[in-house]
Amino acid sequence: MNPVEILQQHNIKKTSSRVAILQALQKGKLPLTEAEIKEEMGDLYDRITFYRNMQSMADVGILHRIVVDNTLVKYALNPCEKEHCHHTSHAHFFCRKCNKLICLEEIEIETCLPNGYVREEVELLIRGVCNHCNE
Amino acid sequence: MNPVEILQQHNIKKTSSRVAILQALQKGKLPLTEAEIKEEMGDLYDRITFYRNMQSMADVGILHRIVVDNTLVKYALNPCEKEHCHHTSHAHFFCRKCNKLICLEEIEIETCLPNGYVREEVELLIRGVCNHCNE
DNA sequence: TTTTAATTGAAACATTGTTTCAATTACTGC
DNA sequence: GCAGTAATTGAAACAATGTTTCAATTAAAA
Repeated sequence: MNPVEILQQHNIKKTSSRVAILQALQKGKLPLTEAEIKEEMGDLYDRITFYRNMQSMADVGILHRIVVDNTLVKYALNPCEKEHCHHTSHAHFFCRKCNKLICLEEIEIETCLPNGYVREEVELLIRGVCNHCNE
Repeated sequence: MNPVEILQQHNIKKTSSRVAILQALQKGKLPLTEAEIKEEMGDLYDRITFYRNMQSMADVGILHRIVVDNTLVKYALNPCEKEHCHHTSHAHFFCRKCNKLICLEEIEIETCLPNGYVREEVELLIRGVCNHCNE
């Protein structure tokens, strides 16, 4: 689905800045950092607008933030095509050698919580070395 | 075990700043933020020293950082008494109402990774509402 | 085309974390 | 207890990340 359609489907305005962000993410395939997206956006990048757009697009479920580390944030498109399909669990693998992050497909995460605790969202981050870096 | 013993056991120098940090964490029971630890430390707190101590104490395995969110970091004492016992998996529950974080005891996390990927560490964060906030 | 509400970009600010370097402190052996 | 050594501290300056306010602009609906 192209960026314009994605924005329309989620009922938020189609602006050049948002379209450029989505194009960068689609082109990159993997989750990207702000710096990587900026690189792709060229002139269309503005720092303040960027943060606001990432916020608004995350709010409507177009993408999500992955905090690998408090100084390393990546952004990933949500795979789900359906409107209002908010994922409640995310699993990712982070390679400490090449710093690439990959989304793992729907791992079922069993969690046993103390009484009275209500689970709403789950984030799983596996750190290690990916197949390319693991000679 | 008291702060001084912890430092000695891990072979790093016993300084008033480190002792105060460990006291604050022991007193707090739950993982704390920098602000909460600072509050407890009073005059002994210095921002730069704090970051360095958290780094060095994490390096030797006394405590670990939990990044709840790119603007919310908590620090937790490692439960393990044995020297060089580095945990490779952590599971936590974060309550979005009271912002408290609890460490979940050794949940076994099964992960199925693509071929060639090597898992080194796992972090699991469950978000939701705790029993106190869930009227 | 006009109206309206959302979005943008500038400026200024707040928070979080790091680096360098000289001064100080903690531990070792005596 | 005392001297020597290495780790640690705190100051200053910096860098990165994220937010707020506000007027100007733009997208979408009537």
